Amino acid sequence: MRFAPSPTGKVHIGNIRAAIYNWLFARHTGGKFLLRVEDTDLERSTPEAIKVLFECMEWLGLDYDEEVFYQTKNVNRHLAVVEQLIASGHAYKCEKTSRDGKTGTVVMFKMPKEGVIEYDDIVKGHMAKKAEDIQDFAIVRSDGSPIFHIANVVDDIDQRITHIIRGDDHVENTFKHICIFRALGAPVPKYGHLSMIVNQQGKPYSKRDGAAFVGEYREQGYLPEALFNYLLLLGWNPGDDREVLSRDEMVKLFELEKVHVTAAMFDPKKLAWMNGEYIKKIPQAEFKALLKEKVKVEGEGEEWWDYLCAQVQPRTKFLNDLDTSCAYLASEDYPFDEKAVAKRLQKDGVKATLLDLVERFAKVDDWTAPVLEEMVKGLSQGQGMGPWVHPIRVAVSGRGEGIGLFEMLQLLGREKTLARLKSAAEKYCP
RNA sequence: GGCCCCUUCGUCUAUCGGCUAGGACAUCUGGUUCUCAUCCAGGUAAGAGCGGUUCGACUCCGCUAGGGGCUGCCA
Repeated sequence: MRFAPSPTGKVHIGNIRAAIYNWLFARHTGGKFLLRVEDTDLERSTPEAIKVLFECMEWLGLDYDEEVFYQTKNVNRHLAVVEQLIASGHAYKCEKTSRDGKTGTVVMFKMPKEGVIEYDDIVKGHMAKKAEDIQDFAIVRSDGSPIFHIANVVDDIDQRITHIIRGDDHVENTFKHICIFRALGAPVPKYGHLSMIVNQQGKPYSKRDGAAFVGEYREQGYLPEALFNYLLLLGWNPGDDREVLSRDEMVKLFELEKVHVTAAMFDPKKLAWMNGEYIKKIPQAEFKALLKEKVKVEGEGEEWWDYLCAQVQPRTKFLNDLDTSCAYLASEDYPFDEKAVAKRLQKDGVKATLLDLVERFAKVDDWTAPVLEEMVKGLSQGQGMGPWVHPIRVAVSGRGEGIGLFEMLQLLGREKTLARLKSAAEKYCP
């Protein structure tokens, strides 16, 4: 199998899904998965664009067998094959005027004029088309460069590709390509065409629909495993209720025959959910290292970090949220959310409550979450701790939501808690 | 226009002639003696339409409607 993208500087999610399906099919069947860079568009195929492609592949754990195959290095072969086709009467030179008005000599592939071209698509089933419905098509431009159809087929022959898994937009090309394989006396590979990924409006997913490229998910703090898993589920399932699958399970269970024919709508919410599921799976030590990197707190011991991780990890959906959601831990100059301040602090009586708490908290010897909770519970006299809990939270963290309040206080320690309650009461309360 | 393909809850899907149509995300309700971006319990919600085959059709066939792809000296 092969993944044959043209490097344009970004990798589209629909494209990478094709790579994922190819990769899984190869790993499942024990075949080889090759990477071919279709870099014949010299303007867009820069070294940077190729680098981006490699980075995406690596990020998602899509490793490939054999060396990378660059299409530009095979141009002489493409042209030699074209000569062969002309000699055997399967292609001919012809004067043609292109859409933009250029006139020149191109080489056309001669389609059969009668009969039916058919093949069994691994995902779409039996496909057939009358030869007369397909026009002859160009395979060499007037500047002498080979066109996609011939380059693609010749490279597939040279790389000994047996299964071609690609996007739905290539189904019509398949009938043409089959004819080229036959004209060359080469075995026709098996084909499988993947449906498109569509946006919320049911239209093909384009860059206007927000994140259409793999790199954007990476930047937004998505885990590669989550994106991989989500994209896999968009058009395939193991046949039971399992959704979050390990890489090993995916390889074991994946079957191309079970891939769907219908277009799938991309649902960012489900991806977000899945990302949270994968964040929960991150080994504790690894998550701790990540957290330390994002949230700069000096002088706390491992125990403190472990305790924080236990609170934060299960609530995290995006790694990128970590620095803002934990900002109050890193600095005394933490930001205050306006809405939270208005709702919880700018109310009559709150100032008195907070200052009263400062006095009570000052007397607590054993500064731990359970002790603090007992204390506030005592104050609430069974009426609910809301009137205490909410103002405290906003005062010490600047936010209306976050980890458990008493755990938060324990993490902050007595000194910071008292200072923050006092200063927030002075600064924000009427 | 021509050719090809598709059509189950809002979304991703299960079902391969027996269905009280199942699950997940989202949403709603309740619980978890604080928030929810955790956890638990529950609810709302689907077979595009019309014919045919059949004891029986979401499943098979036909037509209609709707959607998509292709129709380049792009890939």
